[in-house]
Amino acid sequence: MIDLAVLGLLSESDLHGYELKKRLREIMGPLSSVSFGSLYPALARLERDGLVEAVMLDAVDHSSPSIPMTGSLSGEAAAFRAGRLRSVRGSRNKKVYAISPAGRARLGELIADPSGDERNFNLKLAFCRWTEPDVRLTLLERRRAALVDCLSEGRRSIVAGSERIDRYVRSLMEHHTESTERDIAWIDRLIAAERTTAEPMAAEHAGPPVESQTIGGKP
Amino acid sequence: MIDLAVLGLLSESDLHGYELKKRLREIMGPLSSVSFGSLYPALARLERDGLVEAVMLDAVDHSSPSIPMTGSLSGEAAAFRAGRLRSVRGSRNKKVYAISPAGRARLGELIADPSGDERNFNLKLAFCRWTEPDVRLTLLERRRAALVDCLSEGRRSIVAGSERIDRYVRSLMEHHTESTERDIAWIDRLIAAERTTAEPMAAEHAGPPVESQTIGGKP
DNA sequence: GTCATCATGTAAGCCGTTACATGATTGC
DNA sequence: GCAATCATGTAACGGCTTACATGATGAC
Repeated sequence: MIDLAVLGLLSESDLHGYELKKRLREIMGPLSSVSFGSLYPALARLERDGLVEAVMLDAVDHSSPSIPMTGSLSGEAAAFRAGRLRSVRGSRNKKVYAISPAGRARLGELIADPSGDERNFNLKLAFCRWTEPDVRLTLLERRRAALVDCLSEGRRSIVAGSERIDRYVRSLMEHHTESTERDIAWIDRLIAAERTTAEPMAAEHAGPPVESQTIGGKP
Repeated sequence: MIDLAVLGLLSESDLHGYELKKRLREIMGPLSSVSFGSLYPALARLERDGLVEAVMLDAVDHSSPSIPMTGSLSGEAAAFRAGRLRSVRGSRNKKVYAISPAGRARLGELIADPSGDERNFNLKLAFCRWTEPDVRLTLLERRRAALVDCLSEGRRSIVAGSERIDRYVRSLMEHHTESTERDIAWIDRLIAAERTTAEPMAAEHAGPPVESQTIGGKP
């Protein structure tokens, strides 16, 4: 999960740990954000595995400002090498990470991997622009199916426990049901957008669209 | 968290582990439910701490069908002792748990405790009928405040990252914002219901209602 | 000069999951 | 008799949080 988040953010720009954490809060919300205690070890592990590369920025000899280097660094690190950015705020002792080709491949795997959906869907969606269109569609449809399941199970629970449940539980369940319906509608909009964006030629080997399966208004 | 769920469910009726797990799925949804691997140890711990009491039902000598016993057991166990329920489905080797007075007190503490809101709000709400009305109101208002925070932080993120974020992240953030607005409206309905239910006399020492703080339609 | 923020890490421990092990009961 | 479900547990392991430890920089 943390790998997904880190690789996804580094796909867009090179970042150091502290900034990474701020971005993490932005996209994951204050709740369910990660702490430094897990972020830094994760970065170390990703570096060890060759999925990210780190450049230490400290009191640098910024001689030769235009080295091509390995070519995999861009964004902040490149800007730094180019001579800009040094005064932005204490550019000492910051370890700027960049995603490697292997890291990009891993990100693709993580987004395509169906296990750990549910928990990580939001993150996968946030970074799905780095995957192929068909992976995106699959992700969205898998999510839709899960939500439909969740919805019907929720309704079943309300019926099954109708005598037992008090007004608080009832309100909770009803609210949850409505939220899930809205989530499904949202996913449907994303799916529709995805289909119109994709080249129409690819439509034939994508199979017929899922049965429209009305999710219904308030019962 | 698991303590909260277990004590809450046992407040309503005596249950054995397996049934407890099913109820857990009902109220917490299929996602974020607990597994046997954590449920059974938790039950053992709660029993050790005197928060629940267990009655083993196995191939029983059900002599003397009307013992008063300790008096703390009710529901399924009582029904069993009364001679009903034995044929409902293999009543052998089931360990039926009942909440103790200490357990009820602990449940009250867990619901009132502000830490671990966010993660456990739904569970707290589900079982808040076992607490005092003022605890319920405090819980709801704490939640409302958290959601308002979340909302404003979300909006700030959208503005702050407006250039950086792609359409997937944008859609995610907008959907999240809308969901949060709906959550707040829902909480407001619960708060309103709570206030009208509470005896009007108590209104004076509850302080003035929170500033109405419009959460706004689509910006 | 001191405080808030930026910045990076380590260590202990909680909480929960997965996988394993076992056995009774019911329906076919 | 065999599979599915009911029912209870244990053991290993993983991921993330909390708390701790450290130090630079910038604002006032």
